[in-house]
Amino acid sequence: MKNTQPPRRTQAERTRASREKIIRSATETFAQKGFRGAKMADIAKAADLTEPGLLHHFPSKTHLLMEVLKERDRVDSERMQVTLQKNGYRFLDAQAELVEHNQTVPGLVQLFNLLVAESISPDHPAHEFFIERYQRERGQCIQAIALAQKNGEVRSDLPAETLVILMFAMMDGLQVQWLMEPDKIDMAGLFRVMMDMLKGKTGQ
Amino acid sequence: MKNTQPPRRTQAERTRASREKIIRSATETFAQKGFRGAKMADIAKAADLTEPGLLHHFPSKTHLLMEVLKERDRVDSERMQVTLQKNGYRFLDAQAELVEHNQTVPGLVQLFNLLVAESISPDHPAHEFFIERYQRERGQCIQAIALAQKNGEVRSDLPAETLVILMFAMMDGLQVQWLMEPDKIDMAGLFRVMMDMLKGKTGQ
DNA sequence: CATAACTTACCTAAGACAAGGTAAGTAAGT
DNA sequence: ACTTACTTACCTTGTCTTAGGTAAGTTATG
Repeated sequence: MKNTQPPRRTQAERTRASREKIIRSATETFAQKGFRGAKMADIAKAADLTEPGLLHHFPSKTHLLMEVLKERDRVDSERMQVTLQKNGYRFLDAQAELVEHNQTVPGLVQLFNLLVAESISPDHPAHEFFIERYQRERGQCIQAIALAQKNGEVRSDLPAETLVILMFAMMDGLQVQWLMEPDKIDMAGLFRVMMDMLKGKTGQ
Repeated sequence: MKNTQPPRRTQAERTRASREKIIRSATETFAQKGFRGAKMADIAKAADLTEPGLLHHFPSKTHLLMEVLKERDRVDSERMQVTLQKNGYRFLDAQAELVEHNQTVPGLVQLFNLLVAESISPDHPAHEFFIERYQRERGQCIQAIALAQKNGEVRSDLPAETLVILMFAMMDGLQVQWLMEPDKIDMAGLFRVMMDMLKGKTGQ
């Protein structure tokens, strides 16, 4: 009677599965409570582990947070590539679609929204991470928008840098109101209104 | 030799002075660390008190936070009245001046920015406070903007409600980037660009 | 290919130290 | 005499982390 073999897996498999499960529950918990509010015990329990079991895979809470963030950035940038292609490399349209997608993952939106706010303190573990992230993203988008301006897809009376800052600001700001009252705020629709303004349409 | 009389004050004065000092240091600490990250000990020390000394004036950390927020709202709404008047009740211009003023008080901007993000969690002590606050503010602004639309000061191709949401979103979103890199982001200038868009000027 | 030596993935127990809050008392003001 | 503004000492709880051990999986060797 050797019923003892349902999870007969190789070590590498177990490790990968565990780490994935931890990242998933850490993502959720950080999203709901932020870094400071999240407890290792909660994350561990959600991953069916004890606290030390969790710490075997990630040596500290800070390490865990950074892994969560890096993983998200990896996934998101892949998604962006695909979205860009799908929209014929029209940058503003791709961004609008990103916002639409964000509406399906409120947890992740909240994760970044809260962590960005927390991380403005210089002693926050993700402080550097987010500053670099904004700089990088803005840099890339400026290029894309300058190109779109040349093609006449985007209004040219304002510098690309300005447009990028405004676009990100609108994205972040709409997220706040949407997270507070998801049913009241049509985040993607409102973002498209802004994108239209940046394209040069006034309607007036 | 009765040198012992520098702080010879009446009880009412001492109480008021103490409470003010506490509110001030609590505001700073909450701004830097958020509600969960702020420690009563830090706040107490910054107010030259022991922890129980602080708790004599505010019975709990949560009470203290709520007092801080209410106090801020009181001061800010007074300021808004004055600003509105000064701008001949042109609503968008008054908002732009508010953003300009905000650039002189980064601590307070960070306070609200961080607490709003934290408070999206339903179990946060300020959860209701901020939801009500956004609803109230939006309600008031919709009226003001609808009026401005009738006067031709603001574009009329979009409903007032949309414009209000976009305006607040831009305000919140610019704050994030400005807090991260104050020297790089001209928050007030960029906000005026947005206000111009909402007035109907395209420049294109 | 079998078994010893090692590594990995955990667990229980407990340390270490915050952090919010209470109890009880003192000194000053009314 | 009574209230107010505190203080010191302390309690409780929570939270990240370490110590030390067990059992399963992996590699090296005879």
